[in-house]
Amino acid sequence: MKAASRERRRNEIMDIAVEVLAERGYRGASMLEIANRASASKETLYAWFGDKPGLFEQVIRRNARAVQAALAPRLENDTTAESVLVAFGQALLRLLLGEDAVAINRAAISEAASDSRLAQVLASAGREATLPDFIRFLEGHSRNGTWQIDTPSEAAEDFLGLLIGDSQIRRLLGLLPAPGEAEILARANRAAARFSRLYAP
Amino acid sequence: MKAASRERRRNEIMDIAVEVLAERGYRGASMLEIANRASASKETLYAWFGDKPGLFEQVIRRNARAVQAALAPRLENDTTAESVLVAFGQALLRLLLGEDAVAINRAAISEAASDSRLAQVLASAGREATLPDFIRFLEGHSRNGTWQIDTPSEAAEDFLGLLIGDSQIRRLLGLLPAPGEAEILARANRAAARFSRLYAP
DNA sequence: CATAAACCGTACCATACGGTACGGATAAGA
DNA sequence: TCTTATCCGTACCGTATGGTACGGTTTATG
Repeated sequence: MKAASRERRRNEIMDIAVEVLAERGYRGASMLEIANRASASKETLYAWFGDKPGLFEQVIRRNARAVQAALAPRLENDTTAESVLVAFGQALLRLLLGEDAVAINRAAISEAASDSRLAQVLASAGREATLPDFIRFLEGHSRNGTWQIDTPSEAAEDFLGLLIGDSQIRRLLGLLPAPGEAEILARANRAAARFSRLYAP
Repeated sequence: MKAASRERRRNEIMDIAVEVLAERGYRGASMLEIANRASASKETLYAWFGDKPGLFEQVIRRNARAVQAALAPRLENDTTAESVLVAFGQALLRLLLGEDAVAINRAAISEAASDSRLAQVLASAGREATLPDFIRFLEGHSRNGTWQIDTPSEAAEDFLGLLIGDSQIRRLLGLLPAPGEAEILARANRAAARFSRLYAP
């Protein structure tokens, strides 16, 4: 009964770490404030997570697992290729433009100049874990003739570019609010339609 | 003879500010180090730029002017529409993925959580200054039949998405080096080709 | 050449943060 | 109920930063 409780506590603390991160940014998120809000002690934070980068590395890994779990199922082909594309696009936009991902990406970017540790973790647990699945999905539909694709990796980039555009950057800059469900659907639909036109046989 | 000299000195200091920014990130770029490298005194920095955000606000404005000056001429139609698109794309990629812009965008993103002042300046002097020109360019070629475009603003986003993809984010995360001229040309060509296919009459 | 302004180098102050140490409370286990 | 390990709250230390003050020196101006 103890391991489960510790795991819950760990998650509580990481939830609060993301919360503080979103409010104050990476440098501004002090270990003291995280400890206080979590009714934990600094010593516990350091005992469990090593140091400040260590804490946020764990936060990033946990987030990446959630992303992977939300995206992978969307790529299982049970309906139209284009509808899978739309569903995948929606899920990706929801995650990428949501508060947590924005806070995490801001943190990784903030530190990238002097230390790319967080960025490395973000990339290897995020993009590099999901993109191959998506590319395989495109390859499948290239072989079966849905689309005519020469280089699936480039096609994947095209779709992501059409889907996301510069909304992620503007979101990171704090110039856009988190999009509503309607806007997400519209963007995903548009991107899928453009993609289908681009790679029509 | 004094005004010109002061202006040169100002630019020297801002050059060094960008340099330090690129090495240490926004929080890590201390006013002391900037002053020391510039053989200036902290007091002069504060006298000229107000405070730390003020200094980097000036840096951003200067960079935005350079960007605008580099991009606007590309849109003057003297050759093929597609070749203008390629040239514009090349120039944009060079600027957006270059060291200075990366450092500046990182800074604005770092502070966005707690203070969007830098981001506001970056947006209003950057994107909002150049995008309208590009949209007008697309409108012109929509009227004259080169492309069939319903909503020029969306078409502009499509081109930028195809052009940039996720390379800007990966660059900000420190996962990609600055691209060489060959790669820039290739990306611009690809994006222009895709765009032409997408909006062919 | 003399005078005044601008600027450099240094010292200084208050503040905040990361990280460590320690005593007391609390909850699990025998 | 007693014991032991865990965790909370607080205090503490060294360091670094933004911002200000000031004497001395260089540079422009008359």
